[in-house]
Amino acid sequence: MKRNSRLFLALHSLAHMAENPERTYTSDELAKHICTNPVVVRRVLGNLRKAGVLASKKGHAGGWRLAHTPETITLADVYLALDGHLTVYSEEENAPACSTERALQEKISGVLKEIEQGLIQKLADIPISKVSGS
Amino acid sequence: MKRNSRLFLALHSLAHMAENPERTYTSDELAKHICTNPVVVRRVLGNLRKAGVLASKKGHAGGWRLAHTPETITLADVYLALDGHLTVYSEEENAPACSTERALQEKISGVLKEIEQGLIQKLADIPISKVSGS
DNA sequence: CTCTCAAGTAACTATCATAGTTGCTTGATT
DNA sequence: AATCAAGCAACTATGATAGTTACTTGAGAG
Repeated sequence: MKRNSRLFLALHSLAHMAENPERTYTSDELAKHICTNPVVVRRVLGNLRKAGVLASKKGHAGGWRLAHTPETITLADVYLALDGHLTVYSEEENAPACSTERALQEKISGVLKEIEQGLIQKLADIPISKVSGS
Repeated sequence: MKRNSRLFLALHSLAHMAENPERTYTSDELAKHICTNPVVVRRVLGNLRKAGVLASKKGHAGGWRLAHTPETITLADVYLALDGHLTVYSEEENAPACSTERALQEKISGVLKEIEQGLIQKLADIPISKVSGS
């Protein structure tokens, strides 16, 4: 794989599952497609499970599948599940010297957060079917 | 400072300069505001210089200043100067097994690029004065 | 009931991006 | 000539994360 490719791994997995929502996919199977390790797959997809996007089942005939229909899953769900904050707001860190510096930092953080919110809204309009074969 | 804070450092510096576009700011001065090292400041701002956003001058009374008026500099300029690609498109890496896998990867990359383009367009509407005091 | 399969998890290593640092060179002003 | 500040190269330290191993948990198949 490559660095910081959790988003890629997630989208890749979801794309496969969206093409065949009935059957289950094992982490081993998915790992081979993405050329990585089953544990890494489980680690990333675990976040999507917590977010209610995926469901997993142990044991025989176990594996992963979408928690609901592909149309109802958007890239925003994936983005938020991985909480990959592109906007690095420092938050509770090295209190700046003077108060004007503090105000400036908060202003910058505020703008970055606005931008991220806008991005998330856009992602919410893109169903994962957009990245699958369909 | 903190991790991946190049964007933060850049915006912080620009905000200061936007408030006083005439005078020059030394990397030493900026570094103190941001609680970091002058060399780090020069390293980051160097990208902005290459992008034509900032101008620097050596020697006595040297330092940094905006290359043009604050209103004409947008967050898109900063983002592109730092080329911080949030969207991780693997590109020329581990050729996937079968061609359907390759097609899928390209589809995902394509969608991510679209998203980034949309983001950049949005950033282009935000002048740096938005993050400065004004 | 036992076997097998697959997720869940913990712990560790390896890799890599990058912030930080030192020391030097280049160039401009006084 | 002296001083100041950017430019730059080389190195270290840190931290995030992909990869790996080994184990536990739980669910069906026989």
